[in-house]
Amino acid sequence: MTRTFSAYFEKYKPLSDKAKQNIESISTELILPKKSIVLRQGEVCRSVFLVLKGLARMYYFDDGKEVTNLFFSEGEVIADMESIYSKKQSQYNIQLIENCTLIELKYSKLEKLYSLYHELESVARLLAIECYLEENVRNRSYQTKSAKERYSNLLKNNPDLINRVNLGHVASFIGISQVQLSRIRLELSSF
Amino acid sequence: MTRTFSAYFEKYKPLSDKAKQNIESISTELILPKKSIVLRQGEVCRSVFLVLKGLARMYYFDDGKEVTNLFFSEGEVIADMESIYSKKQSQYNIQLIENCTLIELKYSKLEKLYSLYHELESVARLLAIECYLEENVRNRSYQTKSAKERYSNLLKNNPDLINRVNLGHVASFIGISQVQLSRIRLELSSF
DNA sequence: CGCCGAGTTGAACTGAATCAAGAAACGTGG
DNA sequence: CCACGTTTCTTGATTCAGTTCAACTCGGCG
Repeated sequence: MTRTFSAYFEKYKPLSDKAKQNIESISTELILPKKSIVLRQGEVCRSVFLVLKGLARMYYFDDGKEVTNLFFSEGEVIADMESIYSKKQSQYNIQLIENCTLIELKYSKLEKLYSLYHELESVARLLAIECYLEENVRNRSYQTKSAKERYSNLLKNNPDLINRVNLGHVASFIGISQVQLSRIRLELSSF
Repeated sequence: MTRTFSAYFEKYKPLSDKAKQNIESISTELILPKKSIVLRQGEVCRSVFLVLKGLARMYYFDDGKEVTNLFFSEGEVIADMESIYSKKQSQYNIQLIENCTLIELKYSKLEKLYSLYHELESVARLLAIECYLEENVRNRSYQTKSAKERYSNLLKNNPDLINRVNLGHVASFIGISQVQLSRIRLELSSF
């Protein structure tokens, strides 16, 4: 399991010892209870958080309803890339679904390291590409798959998520109503 | 309009003269007739192409049917990022919809420049983020918008596309049937 | 002239949303 | 540890959006 940002980054490319030391020196661990809001709509996202333990979700409001955009579980990094990148107010809320242990990195500090350590910027590029590809897969599934297929895929790729998150969040995540997801789940379980 | 890769990259960050020279020295212009295939499913994507003139589409087959994933018009860069990044066989075809003038850059050469010029790698990071954000917007529109709204948005953001591309391609791009798009278009035009 | 691909239109059908009501699970305070 | 209120989940009935299939129109082209 990924316990530090250095380790997280090094999954993509080795970093110099200096870079790693520098990253660790600006990391701070924090423990937060479930329901904590780590980013509020209207704020600018200024930190990224590596999840050591627990689960979070990012959501927005559409027509008064909460729509979950992303989940963040162990080994993943919580952030609103759009707000971080543009330095504009976030459209999203990020809330912890479970009690969490996180490692916080102030983005302003991380960004400085990008110019200091070329290899770190390189890792950041690869990370962005991976994010892009993931969104891409999701888009393809919207283009061609039914709700049932989208749910099956989620089950396959992320089997534990379903037990940790309530139905409504999963439903909006795959773009269907909670009622419909309940029926789909029934249908899939019945054999 | 963006006429060179240097100019394309410099929209994000200034590059050193050396880097620009180097980029230009590995760029080659090419003129190709409509219907040319610049990437075939099963090949590894080895080049990126800046579109100076014309239009291209990326598509794949789902259940025997063509599904268009992306369009590339003037000032944009044609590539299958997934295949380039993973160096695996592409799942996509990329075909020119119009006669095109392109600038080709062999990715293997470009990649070497990334390590040579830090600022170029930095630009590549920003580019990847922008791609990600774009896909993100698209995903949100699938989560919460009806087919009609998705089409209206496309019209608003890309008004000329509709006149340059046939209905079926646009329909699959926004994830609906061609028949349905025809009806939506009727409905929207009738006032 | 006849063909072909692209677009339109109609009819029947299906997947999914909505509304509403009830059941189950969950959390909190006493 | 129980009782209560709240949230989450299920289920049924109805409506609506979108698909599919098929027939037809239209414009361009060999």
